[in-house]
Amino acid sequence: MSGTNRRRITSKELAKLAGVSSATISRAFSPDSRIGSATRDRILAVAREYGYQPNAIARSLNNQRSRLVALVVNAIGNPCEAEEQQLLVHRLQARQLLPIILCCADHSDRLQLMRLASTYQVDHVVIFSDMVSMQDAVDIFHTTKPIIVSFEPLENEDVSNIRIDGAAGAGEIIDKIVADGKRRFAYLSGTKSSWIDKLRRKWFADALARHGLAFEAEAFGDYSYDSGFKEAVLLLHRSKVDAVICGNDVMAIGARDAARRVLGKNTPNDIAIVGQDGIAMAGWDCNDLTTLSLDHAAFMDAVVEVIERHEAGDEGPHSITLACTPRWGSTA
Amino acid sequence: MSGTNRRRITSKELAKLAGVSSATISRAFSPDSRIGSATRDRILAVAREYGYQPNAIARSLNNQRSRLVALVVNAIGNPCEAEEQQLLVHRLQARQLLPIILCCADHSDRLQLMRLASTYQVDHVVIFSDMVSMQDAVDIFHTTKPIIVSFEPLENEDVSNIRIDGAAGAGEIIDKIVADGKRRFAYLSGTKSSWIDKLRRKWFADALARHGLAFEAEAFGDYSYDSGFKEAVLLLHRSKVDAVICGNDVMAIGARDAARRVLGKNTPNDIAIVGQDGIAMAGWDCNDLTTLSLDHAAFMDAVVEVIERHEAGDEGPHSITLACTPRWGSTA
DNA sequence: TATCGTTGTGCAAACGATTACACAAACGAT
DNA sequence: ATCGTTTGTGTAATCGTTTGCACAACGATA
Repeated sequence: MSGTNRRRITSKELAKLAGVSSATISRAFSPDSRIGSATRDRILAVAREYGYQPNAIARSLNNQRSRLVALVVNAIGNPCEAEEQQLLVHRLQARQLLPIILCCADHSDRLQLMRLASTYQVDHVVIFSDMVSMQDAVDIFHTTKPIIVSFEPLENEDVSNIRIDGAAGAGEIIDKIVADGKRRFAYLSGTKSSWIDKLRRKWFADALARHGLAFEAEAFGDYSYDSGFKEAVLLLHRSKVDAVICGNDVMAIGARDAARRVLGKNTPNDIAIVGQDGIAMAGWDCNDLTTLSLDHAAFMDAVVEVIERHEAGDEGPHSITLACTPRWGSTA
Repeated sequence: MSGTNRRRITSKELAKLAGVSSATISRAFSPDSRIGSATRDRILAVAREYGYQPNAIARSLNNQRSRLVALVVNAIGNPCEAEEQQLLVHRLQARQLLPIILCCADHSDRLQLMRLASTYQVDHVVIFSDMVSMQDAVDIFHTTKPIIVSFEPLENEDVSNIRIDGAAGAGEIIDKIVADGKRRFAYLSGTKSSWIDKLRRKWFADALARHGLAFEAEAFGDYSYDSGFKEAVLLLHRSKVDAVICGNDVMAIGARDAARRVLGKNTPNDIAIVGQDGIAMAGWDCNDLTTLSLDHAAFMDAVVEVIERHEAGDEGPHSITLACTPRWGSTA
């Protein structure tokens, strides 16, 4: 209520005002500590009056616990990541944990950024980016066991992680497309050097192999609509494929647009197009994408579960695997 | 390099290892402080060897500057906000400022969350949500002058802010639609109680008034695709409008889909549909939306400029206004 | 009434940095 | 050789909490 008071009042000052010691102030704000309930009520009243709140920085220094969580991500603007991050941020906040977002395109900047965040003594680190090697993560956050949310093969078995298995779902999708008469498949990758992308491709390649088929063409984009569009144009000009599996939903939408607009081919009759992620947009009427979809809420529940186990002192490593399921749309 | 060492080494310990005092350690890490360059080099070498980095929490406590920035947003998942946040996060990180995201749907939770963040002594607060009253922001962050990025009329003149003016752009868009022969307009609001939404509506209403026209119908959604779709269906069933101005791009896409799918009306001949924001998706071939667009990069540049002035000690208040310009698509 | 928990509070030492002040050494100028 | 200045380093206080320890007051028990 102090309006535009510049400086924040400290526990020592509040102690003087309430006629107690600063230790007692502290106890008034700690749920289970020996303090008379009358004293606590009085202190809380005075605190409210003067707008006092314990300084979390000082508290963190003393406690050795900051209640900060670093989230290392590739991009916020990408819908899939944005949807997941939104879910995770809500779950963290409900637990009084504050998320610090580390978002960086460039590799060396990213490491710098991770080092910076590690100096803030974050309690947890969640790494969504497979652009970060596990070893770097462990080195930089050596006091905080990170949680890796990605698909890199674990060369370091001491790190908690959450993985996704889309083999079965990819199989279902390929079965249907083959049943629909398509035989000539292309894979439109999200990135050239990503483990996630290689793994996702393998799910589909294995499914194709069971039909005695293989990818006839490949292209690489960057998970963006524009790259999906552009690479699809090139791809469809140079090879006569009738089915394109894309690295994510946004690229699939780009590829669908390219096929329709530039090549005059419509889904699913002329060409089948498949996305991956299962973002909300995939279900919009204008897209209605067939996609290998992940339950993002369950995914983030898993992340939080690992965090809670770490908080409880059980540092694992914990490993959770979630399955992807097809979302059937009109593009394949 | 210490691998999986549990505890982090402190400056005092490093001091012992390097044969200096902890004050000297501190000086080695402060760019312009009196220290022999030989000593500094030696300390930095030893520090690297033992993986020492100054503890930012302790540093913040002493400095009274945390280099944390609170970002209060409505949603991360919404593409417009996600795109802006991405740009802002990059700009902050380039200045060694770490963003803490506060994202909350519920109002009382949001205030709680802001109070929590304020205990972390954030250096700056950027409020993107017009669901937060300016007075609440000022009360909660009374030691940190917040920056309001929204459109609420400023009853408190002491707050820096960035505003958007779309009056001219809305005029251009309305002029064109009227020139195309449309006369019956509807406004599909983003939210019922939002200042931003009222202001945006006014830009278009004023432009219509100059043609002697007014909105014939109104509906309220929640900025989501689904609400755009659903409200458009209801709206177009109960009134024969031939142009719909939407609160944002995502709703416009929903309305366009509804018109096409449910009513069988196509843009722009049967009906004109206009969005607002100018998100990347508006430019995708499948959407190609006519929209009142904002230069998000310039917008975030403005935010950062105000932050830099605050950092330089000039707390203003500063006020920057940016104009919106039309993006011409095939929907209107 | 003497004794023994229990309860509530204060004192003071952490937590890990930064920085004003003091001081010694080194240096240049006279 | 002496003085003044600059340079580099250490000492100790500080930032705002939390918490182990000590202790007084209190009611319950024997």
